[in-house]
This record gives sequence, C-alpha cells and structure tokens, in this order.
Amino acid sequence: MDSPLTPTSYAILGLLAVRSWTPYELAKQVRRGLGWFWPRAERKLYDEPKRLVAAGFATATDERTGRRPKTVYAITPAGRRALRRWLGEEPAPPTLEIEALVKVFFADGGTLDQLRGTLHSVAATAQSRTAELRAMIDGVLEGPYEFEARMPTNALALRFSLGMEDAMAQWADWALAQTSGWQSTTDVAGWDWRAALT
Amino acid sequence: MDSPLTPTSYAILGLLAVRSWTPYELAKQVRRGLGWFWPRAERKLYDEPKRLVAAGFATATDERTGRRPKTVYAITPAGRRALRRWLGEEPAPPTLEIEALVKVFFADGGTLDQLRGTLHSVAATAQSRTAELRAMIDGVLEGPYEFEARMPTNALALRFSLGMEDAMAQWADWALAQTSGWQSTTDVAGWDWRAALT
DNA sequence: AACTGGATACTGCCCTGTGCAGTATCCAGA
DNA sequence: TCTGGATACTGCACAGGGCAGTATCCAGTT
Repeated sequence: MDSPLTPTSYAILGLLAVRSWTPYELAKQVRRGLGWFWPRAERKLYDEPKRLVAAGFATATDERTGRRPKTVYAITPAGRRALRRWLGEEPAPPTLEIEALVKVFFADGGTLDQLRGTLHSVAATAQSRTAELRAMIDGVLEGPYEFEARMPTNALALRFSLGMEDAMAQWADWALAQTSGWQSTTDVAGWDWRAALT
Repeated sequence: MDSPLTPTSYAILGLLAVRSWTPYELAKQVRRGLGWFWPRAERKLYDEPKRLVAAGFATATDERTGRRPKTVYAITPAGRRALRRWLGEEPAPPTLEIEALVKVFFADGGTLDQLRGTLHSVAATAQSRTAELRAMIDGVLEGPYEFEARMPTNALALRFSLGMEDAMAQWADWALAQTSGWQSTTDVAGWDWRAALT
C-alpha cells in the first residue's frame, strides 16, 4: 500500500494542484493535455487518487449529483510540497512506442506497397494530431481561458508536441521520397543508404 | 494461451525472420535497434518466443554450451506468412512517455531553476542519445556489416530516431531561450505565450 | 592450478498499467 | 415518456517492468 509513488501519481498530483477534480473530469483533462506526453487509461485515474489520499497528499470528498454519488479529490499542503520536491528530480529518459516504425524496420519481410502504406499512415496520423493541437491552440487564443495563469508552461509543452508531430510528418515525407524509386523492399535500385545516413 | 499476438510478438517474430536467436541475444539486439521505437524489458524476451512457438510461428531448439543449456528460436514458414500479413495492417498511433514534459507542464508549481534544470536534462539526454546513434552509424559505415541486406529499411528507421532526438534537442534549446527572461515560473515578465504558439 | 569478474541463460514474483464488460444515474431533446 | 449520450464508477484478465535469485562459462590474473 505504501509502495513509492510513480510518475503517474505525480502527474495526477500536478492536476490536483491546479484545482479539484473527480476522476471522470481528470480523464477528460488528461485527454486534452497531459495525454500527449503521459498517456494513461481512464481506468488508472480512478485508482491513482486513492493512493494519493493514502499518502496524505490528497483528500477525497463524497458529493452527489441528485442520487448519483461522486468523489472529488483535492490536494493537501503536504501534496504541494511533495510535488515541488518531485519537480526538482532528474526526469527519466523518454520512451517512444511507435508500432509503425517496427513495421518499417521489418519492411524487408513484406511488399513495397505495405511499406509505403505504413509511411502514408504515419504522415496522416501526424497531420491529424497536428490539426488537433492547432484547434486547441485556436480555442485558447480566442476565448477567455479557464487556466490563463498556467499558459506559459502550458505553451512550452504544446510547442513540444507540435515539434514531435512535425518531426514525424517531415520524416514520413522524406521516407516516401526516398523509397519512390525502389523496386521492392529488398531491391532498392541503386538507392544509397550510406548517403541517407550522412 | 491462444490470446491474440501483440505488436511485441510481431516485433520478436520480425527479428526471428532475420536469423535465429537465443532470448539473451534477442535482448542485445533489441537494445541496439528495435528498442529505440519499441522498448521492452529483457524479461519479456524470454516469455514472448514461447507464445510464438505455441502459435506455430517459431520452433525452439535446446542446445548447450558445455553444461549450460540454451534455447534457440527459429521462425517457421507460417511465421513468415503471419509477419507478412501483419506488415500490411494499419499501425497504432504513436505513444510518447516523457516524464520531463510532465515536469515542464506542471513547472508553475516549482521554481524557475527546477524548470530550467529539466530543460537542460532534456537537451543533454537528446545529445547523448544522438551520439549513441551516430556511433552505431559510424560502425556500420566503416566495417563490413552482418546484416548489410537489411540496411535500406534499417536506415529509414535510424533516420527516424535521429529526427526525434534532434526535435527534442531543438525544442529544449528553444525553451531555454524563451525562459531566459522569466522572473519565475509564474512571473514571465511580459513574455508572450501567444507569440510562442503562432 | 585456483580465483575472480563479467558475460551468458534463464525463472519467480510483485507491481503498474490497459482494455473491456458491467452497473447505475442524470439530463436534454424528441 | 423514452432514448441516447454524458457522468461515475468497479472487477477482471492480461501485457509489461523491475528486480532478486540461480547457474554456468570463460578469459585474465595470481
């Protein structure tokens, strides 16, 4: 029960530092922001706050909407101190899970069409994710925004996500151009991989 | 037991399509290549091949080095067909887990030094990971390489990793420049987040 | 010839995290 | 009144991570 808190615990604690939430609201908020660099299943967001309560970093308040109960979590002073401490610790190196790249890496076991299909998929995904980010930015730029005070750090993170999606799109376009002359995934018709790596 | 195979199963199957390996060798190989976009704990690489054998996609051969036993896994024709089929399926969207960004996102709960420390850490990690990639590339460019035939698709994947690391380094440098005039994480001294987002 | 340390070759166990099914209630609109 | 989507959870099975523990092998040292 008192196993050490995980980065996920601190991510939730960070959200509680902004305001109080029900787990359901946390889930919506994670989809909007945090999920771009710390994705977690909705399921987890019901367990994690309980651990924060057990650690004394949050409180749980039972409320109700009519007859339907809900639990509102709020941060404690000890929670804010713990968050502050954690913010100064060395972060773990990044972890990327990109199924598309596995398919590119082993593309020589399949057809050229399959490889190029995967590359098109990467480009399309990056474009639609970029559009999502841009829509969020437009929304914030226009209207008055609930968390205006948090926009400076928020903007740094948004720029990061835009940069990642842009890099993926750029790479996919580059790879599509490179493979355009290939005869197959194993017969690359004189294409020079050494040149591509320098 | 016959639960559907995961992307991890196909990642291992892809390695077996290149040649036969013991789980220990698989682990080394994953660290070298696949791990950059599909990282898995060594532990997993001892379980996964067993599932491939159960599915009829691989065979296990018990060998020994002196008195110490080892298991060599090899792909079957059905395995190659399964891999080929999988290569044509739509890949899942990318998943990024970046603890440093969580710290940036919630930096307004800590000090400016903490924020800039996190940014320096991102820059340093990206640089050292880039150096690792470059060292691998240099090694391949110089000597005769065991898997020369796989270099075209391998080069596409390597370029991807270089691009990601470069994007992270670029972003970290940009963010350090942006925050250089901040008084604190909440007093940004006239810094315009709107400008940073357009 | 014995000793040491790093590489090889695994397994067990506990924990985190995902995905999905299942159970309710609430509320706006038809 | 009815319906469907949003709200508010829990249980369960499985994927995956990290670490401790158990051996053997082998090259270099003493």
